Amino acid sequence: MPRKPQQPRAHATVGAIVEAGFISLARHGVENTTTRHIADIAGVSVGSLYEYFANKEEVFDAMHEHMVREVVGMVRPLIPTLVRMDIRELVAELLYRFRDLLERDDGRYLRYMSYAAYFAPRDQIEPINRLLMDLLMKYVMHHPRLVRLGNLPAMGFIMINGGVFTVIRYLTEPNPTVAFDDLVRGLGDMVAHFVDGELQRAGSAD
Amino acid sequence: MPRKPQQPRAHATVGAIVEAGFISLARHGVENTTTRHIADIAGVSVGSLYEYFANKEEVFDAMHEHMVREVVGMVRPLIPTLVRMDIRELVAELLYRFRDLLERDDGRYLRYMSYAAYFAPRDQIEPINRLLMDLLMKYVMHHPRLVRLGNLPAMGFIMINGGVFTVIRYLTEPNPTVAFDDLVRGLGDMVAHFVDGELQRAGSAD
DNA sequence: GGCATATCCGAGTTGAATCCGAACAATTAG
DNA sequence: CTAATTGTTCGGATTCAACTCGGATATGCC
Repeated sequence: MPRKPQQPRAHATVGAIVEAGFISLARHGVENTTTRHIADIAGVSVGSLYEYFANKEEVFDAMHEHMVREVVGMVRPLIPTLVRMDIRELVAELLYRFRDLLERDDGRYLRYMSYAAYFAPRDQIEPINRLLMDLLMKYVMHHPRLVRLGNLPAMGFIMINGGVFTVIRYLTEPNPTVAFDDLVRGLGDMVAHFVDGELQRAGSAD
Repeated sequence: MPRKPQQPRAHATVGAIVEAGFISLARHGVENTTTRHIADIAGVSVGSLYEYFANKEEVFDAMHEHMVREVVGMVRPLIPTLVRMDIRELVAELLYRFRDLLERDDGRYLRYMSYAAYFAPRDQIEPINRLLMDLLMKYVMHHPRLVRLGNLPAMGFIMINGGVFTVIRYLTEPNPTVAFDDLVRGLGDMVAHFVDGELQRAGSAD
């Protein structure tokens, strides 16, 4: 039964362990990330690690939470601005920011992200999905013509998942054959043309 | 150093181990899939497993190869037919077949795929990517108006990765909020509208 | 300072991955 | 057909990483 850190010293230990988790993962990959590695990098003993985490899995969970908080913290304040943008700009802004976040600290988060989908249970990714779905809904509200779009849940699912995974996969590609700019432009065009096409279809169906 | 099976009995053993891998994975998840489990399900001893596979990883590699062969074997013969279809039909046909394959044998392949999609080294997924890129190119050839589309590599990357991951993610969702039919229709619309939009843009730029 | 509590430590235990040498089966030479 | 050789299987022994535990050290409060 892991304990809650109470003194500042203990909080620092927990923080160091989580950070060490990212570092070890980026350095050795998941397979070769042992509790001993993590403890060593964090500068504490294995015993201390198990003082605050029931098992290795929980360290990953904590890393995940950290990452989610980071992403949400980045996107949420942008929402009011994003909502007023042209749809292509929105896609671009979001994707460039997302890339920058993932590539920070030598791709520490990116490396984790490419494993997370497998490790992390659904409900841990959920906050990000909800956030993006929320953004989508707010965007539609601010652009009344979009209210006519049908089946937003399905389209949201496609755009969010398709977008996120495509970018993660692109960034982990060792030597990409296309430029990131082209990818971003492509995704923007995709969404924009979809919207235009659907609106046209809805309009002619009146 | 693992050996190559030579006698039919040994081939059967190897086959049983690979199949047992899928079964164990579907039953217990990756975490709890041990070599002992796999050997037990296959009806052989651990020793035999290590006779043909250097380590557990290699069992997974073999499963991967099996899966890729399965997918390629399904898609390749369809290409001549797909290439003549309307683009929405093509997307639908491909996705329904893909789903059926993944859900065969109680989702044996799906379970593996959701693990492999993130973990498998690039070069192991490559054949599927190449196959789909090939399909895309052939499709463009058969529909000359599409030749005007710009930046096919980037769009191919988006459509292939976005499509595949979206579907895998959808199928592993415990209780999806949208119907698979809607997802398929959405993806079809996405691609179709994109094509129309781009052609329109290219046309007006003449 | 002295007590209570929080934190840290690392050798020891446990179990899964992997190795290995003997037993068993198939194939081949004579 | 028998013996020798080569292929196959087996399961106990070994190794290494996850995790535990009892004691040592640090912190905060009186």
